[in-house]
Parts: sequence; structure tokens; C-alpha cells
Amino acid sequence: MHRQARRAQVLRHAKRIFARKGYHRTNVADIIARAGIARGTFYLYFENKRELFEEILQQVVSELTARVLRLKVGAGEPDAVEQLRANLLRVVSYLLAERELTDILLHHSTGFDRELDEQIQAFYDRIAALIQRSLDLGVEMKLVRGADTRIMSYAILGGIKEVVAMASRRGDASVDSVVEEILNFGLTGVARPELLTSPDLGPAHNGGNGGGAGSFFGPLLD
Amino acid sequence: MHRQARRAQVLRHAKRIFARKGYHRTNVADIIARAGIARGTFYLYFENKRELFEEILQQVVSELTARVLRLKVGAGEPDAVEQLRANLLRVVSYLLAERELTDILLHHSTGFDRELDEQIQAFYDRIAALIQRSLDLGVEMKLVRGADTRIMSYAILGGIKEVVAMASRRGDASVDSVVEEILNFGLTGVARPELLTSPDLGPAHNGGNGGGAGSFFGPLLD
Amino acid sequence: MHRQARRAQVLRHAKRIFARKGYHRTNVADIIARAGIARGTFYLYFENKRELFEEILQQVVSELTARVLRLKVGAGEPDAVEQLRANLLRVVSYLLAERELTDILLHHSTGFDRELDEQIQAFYDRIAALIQRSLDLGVEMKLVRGADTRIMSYAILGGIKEVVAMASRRGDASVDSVVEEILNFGLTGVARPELLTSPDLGPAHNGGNGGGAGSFFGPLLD
Amino acid sequence: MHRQARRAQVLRHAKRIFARKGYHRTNVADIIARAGIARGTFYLYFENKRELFEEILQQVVSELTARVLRLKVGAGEPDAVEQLRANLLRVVSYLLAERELTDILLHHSTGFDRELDEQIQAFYDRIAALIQRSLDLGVEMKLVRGADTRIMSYAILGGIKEVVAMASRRGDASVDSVVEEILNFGLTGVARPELLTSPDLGPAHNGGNGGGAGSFFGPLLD
DNA sequence: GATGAATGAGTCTTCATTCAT
DNA sequence: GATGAATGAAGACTCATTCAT
Repeated sequence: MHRQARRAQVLRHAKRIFARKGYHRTNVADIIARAGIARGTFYLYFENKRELFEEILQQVVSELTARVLRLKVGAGEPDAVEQLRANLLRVVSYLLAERELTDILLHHSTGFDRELDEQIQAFYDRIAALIQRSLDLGVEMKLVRGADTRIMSYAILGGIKEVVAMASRRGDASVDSVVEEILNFGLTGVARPELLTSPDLGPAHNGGNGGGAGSFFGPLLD
Repeated sequence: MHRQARRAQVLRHAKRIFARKGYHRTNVADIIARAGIARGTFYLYFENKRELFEEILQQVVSELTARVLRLKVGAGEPDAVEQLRANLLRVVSYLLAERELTDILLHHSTGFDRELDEQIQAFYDRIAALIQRSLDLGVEMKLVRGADTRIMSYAILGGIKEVVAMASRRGDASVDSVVEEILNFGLTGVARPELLTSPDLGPAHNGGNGGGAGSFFGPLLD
Repeated sequence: MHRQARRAQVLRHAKRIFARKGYHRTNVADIIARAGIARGTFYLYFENKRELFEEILQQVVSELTARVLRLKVGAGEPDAVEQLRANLLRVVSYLLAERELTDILLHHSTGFDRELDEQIQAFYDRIAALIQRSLDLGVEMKLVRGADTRIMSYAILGGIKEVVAMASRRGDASVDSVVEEILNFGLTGVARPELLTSPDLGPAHNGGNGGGAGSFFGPLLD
Repeated sequence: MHRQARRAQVLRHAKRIFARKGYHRTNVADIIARAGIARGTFYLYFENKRELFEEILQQVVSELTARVLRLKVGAGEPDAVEQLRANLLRVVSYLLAERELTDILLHHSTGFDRELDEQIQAFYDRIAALIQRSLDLGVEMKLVRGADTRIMSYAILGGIKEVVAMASRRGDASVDSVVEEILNFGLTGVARPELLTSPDLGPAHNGGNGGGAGSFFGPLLD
């Protein structure tokens, strides 16, 4: 078997096991048993267990990075929201399709190795930075309200991670609905939009029975 | 030294180490060295390493659970948003104050033990359920737009986790600003509120230059 | 509580546990828990676990030694068999009454400590020597056939041990029947006595149907 | 080295050490040091220390079981005593040749593990049952006196064990003499055969000078 | 290339014993 | 005398990695 084919074979089996049992509970013995190769053979193709894991992780990271495109502004470019939606769609559909990889990335991804941990963190930071850029752009375009876009971007990232993790865990939830909900939520939050700009509702009406829409959201919008 | 004092001492040191190195890279030797006790002493107070870790985790989980109160609706109750803010404030200030515990909960919290993993997941699910209840309540009160509140609740939870993790990592960011940003983001999303209800902007204007506010958010609000 | 009373209390509980679990599986923790004393108190009364065990063992050994009397020959002395029977009766009734001690002596009595093992062996050797003396006496008196009385004595000792062990294990079997069987067996073996001296049966008739009594036992009695 | 060879090598060394020091005082370190292998290698061939010991024990048990044949009755079959003698010869010569194994079986064989203890007891019970069958057969054939053959069989078993143990310990004593003595003793006991059937001696003469043959054995033969 | 036997550092855990209070 | 917290040596077992065949 040729080098790449062999590597692929081992990677394929390893993914499953890592996803199921996590990094530490997975032994080389598990992997070679599944892959049907000898102990020594494993080390012919991978420096060590950690490198194998890293490679799997790298794969997801690359895939995902490739699926997140910078928003383009300008005549002839699609609607910004469309671009966002397309990004999300690509990312979420990959994540939900490659359940095993997703699980590895979302759950078993910390505490092995300082270096590896940092790589994963760096990946997320990169994603957050992309999101932040989009937000900053939106602010410039007066589409996005002024706010701490760094915090916002992590909130968005975290929301995506958690929703995808949940969807992956439960197995239900279509990619489309997940994407739409994330998008809606990210853009508009939970409030009914009508309530957000009513001229007659504001901080002034704050007290009272606590049920007025204005007193609910008003103060948040400075 | 008396039982409770000794336990506390060991717990205190263990927290630090677990937070710094994670569960697997921390060994009993590390803990006893830090705590300045003998090997046997450790096992006098804790069944084993796992049990110690579990206890630390349980502590955070209890603390947090106690800090999240159900929203109360009715005359004489504070504004719902105020209640949300208070919850967030209690949670976030605890998390940012107890940095070590936070790190343990947010990062090193998976892949030890199926049982332990499940406990943590159950905790998050409980929190998500609380959030969802509040959202459902909001929907009923016509304050929250109709949507899949389960997904929403996980998005909110994820947002909080990620922002707190980031804030904890970076060390900057005041509790107040973190809370306000999360609250704003959760309630209103990223969009400028004015854009959300303009009567003359809607799905119809979807195509085109991709820059119009309506074409940006309109389609999301069906 | 006075020294001797305390010792006795601990010894009493320890016996039970040693009998049930053997020396190695019994911990000091078990003993003090049962005896209701503190860890340190244990070491106030016994040098260590081994010494405690040794003391228990010594107790049995002394009791048994006292119950085995030398056969006395001479006018006015009871029948030799009666003396044997009386010895056996005293020994066996003690062993079956003190089931726990018996179990310790018979089962858990080797492999701790070279020294302890040797003490036990020495005890058995002493018993065997006593038996051998009786046999030698019997030979002198022409009551016992000439043979290797050392081997004989160990055979008898072993027989007693095994039968008592079995009786102790099963719980049935009266002391009397055990004693009678041992005695009968020791003195006469298994053969029907008539067969042993019939003049017309002997080695000569050896071949044939393999069932003749002479051909069965004859050759043994040269 | 190939699997079977390595196992055999480890078993060989382990036997010696177990025999010398007993189960508990023998540790894995001893065994691997003797066998000249690394710690991990040990666990490549044996699940754990207990399993290794069990295997050694099993080996003796199997060997011995194979050496004890059921007595066959019928025309053309060898004399029953000859068959007994052959059984004993096979068993005793194995036990005295494999001194180490014998020591393990006879001395260090209790108190590890309830399960292991029970296996050993079961083995002895099996042997006792075999002996009892032979005795019952003898009774039927009117060669063996009526008696409690279960007790008898344990007495015989115990006799063999103790004599072999002694012979193994002392190192003197030929297999042949051991076998003959056991056989003689088992069949005829210690009494001079002439004394057993003299018509003029019986219970009636019980008292007296304690030296008369009849008063010695008579009462035993009811 | 492939194999799988061998390695040994690393960890956890137990438990008899000591000693300050 | 009594206590029980503290000790640490001892021992079992794991598993990633190496290397001779």
C-alpha cells in the first residue's frame, strides 16, 4: 500500500476512536487494532500518537478555515448577510457531516500538550478575528451598532460552537435551521424588533410592572 | 490539622494545578508536593485523584447554579432585564474572580471519564434549560421574537462561555463591560436597531448593492 | 480497662477476622474497627500485626500441646487405645469448638514470615514426634507392626489435620465420630481385618480375577 | 523469543521464587529480575501476578489429576493394590521430583484470594472423591471394612500430603519407601495384623494392664 | 516495508507504623 | 492511657515508543 493510502487508512480509523474516547483514553493499541496494522507500522507513518492527533486536528482546522470567507463589500458583491449565511452554511454543514471531527474539535481538545492547546486556541482566535473584522466593517457601514466588537465576536463564536455541539450531540436539527437560527440570533438577538425602536419606550419608563417592552430593552440601547 | 482544614488546603492547591496543567497532566505527586503533605495523607482525604477533581468541579457547579435565579414575573418584581443582568453579574463576577475554577470548567472539562464528562454536560444542559425557560416566558410576554428557543438558549450559553473564557484568558475586561456586552448582544444581536423595523426595507430589496440596511437584516425577520 | 482485658478484647476480634480473611487480607484497620479502638491504641498493646497473629497462634499451639498427653504404660494405667482416644477427643473437640482458631492454624498458616512459618512447622514436628514416640512404644510392646514410624507419624498427623479441616469446613460430623474414624483408620487402616491374616490367602494367589482378598492386601504385609 | 518459550521461561523462574518465598512475599520485581526481563514484558505474558500463580498451580493440578487413575476391576485387570501402588508411585514421584511445585501446592496455597483458595480446595476435594470411590468399591468387594469412607478418604489424602511435605522438606526418603509406607499404613493402619482378629481378644478384656493386644485394638473393630 | 516482542519510566494506590496532642 | 492524623516505603500495573528480525 502506498504511503498516502496507508496514512489515510490509519487516520480514518483514528478519527473515530479519538472522537469516541478522547485523546487520553485512546491508546495506540486501539488504533492499530482498528486499522489492522502492527505496532511498528504505526510509527512508520506517524512520529507518535500526538502527531497523529495533531494531523487530524489540522485537517479540520484547514477545512474550516477554507470555508470561512472574508466578507466582500462593493458593487456586484452579494448581500453581506448572504455572505455570512453562506459562510455559516459551509461551516455548519461540514461540522455536522463530519460529526467525529467536530466532536474532537469541540470536546477533546484541551489539556494534552501546551503546544497543541495553543494551536487550537489560535485557530479559534483566528475565527474570532474574522468575525470581528466583519463586525467592524458593519459598524463602518452603519449596519452594526457600535459596541465592543471583540467581545461580540467571541460571543458569536461561542454561540456557534455550542449550538453545533448540541446539534451534533442530539443528532436532530437540520443544517438549515441551525444556520438560520444562529444568523437571526447573531444579528438581531432575542428581542422582538418592533420593541427596539419604539419612540415612546425608553429608559424613562424603566420602573413599573416590569413587563413593558421599553423597560425591557430600552436601557440596553444607549 | 483538622479534617475540614486539611481538605480545604489540598483542594486549594489542587485547583491551581488542575487549572494550570489540566486533569491528565496533573499527577498526585504534583498535588502533594504543593500541598506539602505526604502521599498517604492525600488518600486520607480523597478516595483518588478523580474524586478530588470531581469535588472541585462540583464546587463550581454548585456555586454557579446558586447564582442563576429564575426570572420572576409579576407586580413588584424587578424588571426582567434587571433580573437577567443580576444573574449575569453574579455568574460572571464569580467566574472572573475564581479564574482557576473557571479554567477548569471551561477548558479541562472533558475526556477523563465518561461519567464525569456527563456530569459537566448535564450542568450545561441545566443552564441552557433555565435560559430557555426565560426565553419562552419572553415569547409569551411578547418581548421575545418567536424562534427555536432551544437553539437560542445554547447560543446564549455558548456566547457566555466563550466570552468569559476569553476575558479570563486575557485578564483585561471588567466584569461590568463583559456583562453589558453579553446582555446587549443576547437581546439585540449585532444589528443597529433602527434598521430592523424600517417599514420601507424588506425582503423585496434583497438583491442589489448588498449594502442597504434592509437588505442586510430584513430577510432574517420573517 | 486493664491491660489484660484490653488485649483479650482485641485478640478475640482479631481471631475472627484472621480466620475469615487470612493474615494478609486482614488489615489493622479491620481489627481496630471491630475492636472499637483507635489505631494508636492497637500499638499500645501489640508490637505489630505480626505479633498479634503470633500470639493467637501461640494460644492454639499451647492449648493443643496441653491436650496431647504422653501415653503411659504400666500397671494401673488405662488401656493405651483409651489414652489415644482421650488425646484425640481432647484435641478434636477443641479444634472443632474453636473453629476460627482451627482455620487459622490449618489454612492461613504459611508464607508470611519465615520465622512464623518455622514456628508452625516446629509445632507440627513436635506433634509428629509425640506420635512417633507412641508408635515406637507400640512396636516395643509388639502392638504395632514394625515400620518407618516417622513416616507413619506424619501420615497420622496429616490424616488428623485433613479430617478436622474437612469437618470444620462442612460443619457436620460429630466430634465422636471423627475421633472414632481417625482412630480406627490409624490403627487398622482400611482393610477388613479378617483378610489380613487368613492363612490361605497370600502373594501366591496374586494373579487371576484381581478380586481376591489375599491378592489385595497380602503383598503389603511382608 | 517466541511466546511459548518466553512464557515457559517466566514460569520456570516464578515457580522457584513462589516456592521459596510464598505468594505474598514474592513480588513482580523479584520475578522479572530472575527471569531477566523488563517489567512490561511480564505483563505481556501474564495478566497479573495472580494469574501467573494460578497458571503454575493449574499446571500441578493437571499433572496430578492425570496421574491418578480410577481403579479398574475385572478379569485381566491388575491387582487393585497394584493399581493403587502405581497411582501413588506416579503422584509421589512427580511431587518429589518437582519439589518447588509441591511446596507451592502444599504450603503457600491459601489466603490470597477467595477464588484461588476455592480452586485449590476443589482440587483436593476431587482427589478425596476419587479415593472415596475406590474405598466404596473396596467395601462392595468386601475388601474394605465398612466405615465412613468420606472421612477415611480425607484421612488418606491428608496422610499423603503430610508425608510428601515432610519428605520434600527433608530431602531424604526414597519415593519407593514413601509409597510403600503410605500404602501399608493406608491399608492396614499401624497395628500388627495378627492382633486384629484373634478370637480370644475383645472389648471384654478392656481394662487391665493396658498391654494386651486385644485390649489395644479390639474395641475399634465393631 | 512490516512486524510484534521488548522496554522502563511513570503513576496510582495501599497500609503498617509513628507520634504529637 | 487514648487518639487519629500523618507518614512514606512498597508494590502493582500501563502504555508510548524502540528495534532486531
